[in-house]
Amino acid sequence: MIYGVFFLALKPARTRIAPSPTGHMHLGTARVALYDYLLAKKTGGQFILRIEDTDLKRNVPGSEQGIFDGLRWLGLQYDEGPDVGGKYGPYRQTERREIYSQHARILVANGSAYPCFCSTDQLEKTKQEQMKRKENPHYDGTCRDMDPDEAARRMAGGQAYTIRFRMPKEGTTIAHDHLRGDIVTENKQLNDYVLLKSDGLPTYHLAAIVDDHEMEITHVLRGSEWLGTFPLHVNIVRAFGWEEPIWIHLSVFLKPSGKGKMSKRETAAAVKDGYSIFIKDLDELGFTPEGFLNWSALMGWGVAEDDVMNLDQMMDRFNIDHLTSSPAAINFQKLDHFNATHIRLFSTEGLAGRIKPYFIREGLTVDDEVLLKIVPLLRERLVTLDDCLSFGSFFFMEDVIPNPDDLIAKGLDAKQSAAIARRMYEILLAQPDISHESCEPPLRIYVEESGLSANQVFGILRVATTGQKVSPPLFESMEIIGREKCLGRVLKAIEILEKL
RNA sequence: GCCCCCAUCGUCUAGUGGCCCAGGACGAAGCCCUCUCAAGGCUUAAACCGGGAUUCGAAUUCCCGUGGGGGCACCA
Repeated sequence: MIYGVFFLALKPARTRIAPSPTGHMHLGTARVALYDYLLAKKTGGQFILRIEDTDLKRNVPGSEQGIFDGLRWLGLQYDEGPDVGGKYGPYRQTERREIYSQHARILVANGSAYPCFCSTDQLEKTKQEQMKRKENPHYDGTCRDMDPDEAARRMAGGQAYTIRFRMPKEGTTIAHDHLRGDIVTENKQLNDYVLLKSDGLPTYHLAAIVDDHEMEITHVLRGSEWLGTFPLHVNIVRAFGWEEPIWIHLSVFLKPSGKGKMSKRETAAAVKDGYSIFIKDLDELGFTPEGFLNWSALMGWGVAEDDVMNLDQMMDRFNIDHLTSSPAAINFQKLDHFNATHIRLFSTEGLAGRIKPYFIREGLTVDDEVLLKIVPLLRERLVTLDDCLSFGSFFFMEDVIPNPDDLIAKGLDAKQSAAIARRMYEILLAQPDISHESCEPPLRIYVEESGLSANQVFGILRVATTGQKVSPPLFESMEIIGREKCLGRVLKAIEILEKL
């Protein structure tokens, strides 16, 4: 038994993320992809991207590219996929038509499926009647027992048809989910679902099952919205006589209030607050792949402690047995926390590289030497990367324009503040350089002598040199700004104060 | 309406019959540190949905409620 578990753990897993290119890639897809990636990499297996584009009407141009880009941005590089190839391709379902119709024919031949000639109008009509009679809407079975010869005749005659799965009418289906155990469903609850549409393309039910088998997927991780058709899928696998993968139905995400799923409105509201569930928005909002991944990993995966992890650490610790099945409310404050925590973990060079684009996007000219010097000052202050702007833009500006009111120290007036500024100017001028080692001690002595608080005195200097009331540590900042600029800015501040 | 899933602090979770008067993290409150803002350190408040049953013993097993979520397409 012990050995069995041991070998099971080592068996390479093949996992896949199978999104439909119908819109922007979002949190839910990213989390499944993460778990897929972790499981595959941990076991030395492969992580695959498959595009499920069989609903031609819903496909959105550009959305497939968004999936490629999103996965790469997250650092979840797939081993096989439409744009990277692989020996189980093609990886786009619309390019696999022939495979599905072949398999549909196999099911028809072995009696597990049958052609259906009912029109959508007819179907809609019976549905309405069933609802009127307060029955559950279901396919009424008109073509289920049609004579095969007649069916063949109609098909030959060019009549449009679909292929439906022949669900057992009696007994129960036991489907096993790794997290939830056996899920028992009475077969009479199940419908004769369409497998192959009249346009010749498969529905999800056929396509996913066939592809997972053909691509030798060992673990199917998907959202719990598939639980309803889970028994169907299990029946299809069995009708083919195939071995089932390990099924894992993950929990769904609830909106922050915990009541229901994220709607369009909440999604838009989140962006207004500086958050998003769309991967494409994350970079602009200042989130890092590390922070985002860590955050999303922990909604649905329980770790006892030490919850800050990078991809490698997640891989070490990941285990499908620790996945949770209850719905999780999205908590953006926690996203902030993980983002800030990972930012603090970045190296100076690493963080410099991450924040530079934000300064540039703002139209600032970035001196790399200065950038490297300010990173240690900014690091523990950033929640999102774009916070570097409010904390560090002034380092790259020729001049700062302080708000005159901000130059006046608390409890004092403009005249008094000007006098203090002048005195500080004299002290700074007398120092050999602008280093914090040279400047801080004499200014501390001055604070002592003046009977004022450090807060009051240094506050004036902060606003004068940085142009803002909140900044990284004053003396270290001044050192980076440089002697000439600092002295000039103090002089200018005195001027402003004296005019008030 | 029918079917399925889920149920521990406000939130994410640990917990697989005694180690639990329930642990961690976010958030909150307080204190310390402090030139602002942070970061950091320390501390506090905060939960086993309800009711039965099994058991010497239940957050953990079973049943019934209740609440929440998902599904009932020629969409995925």
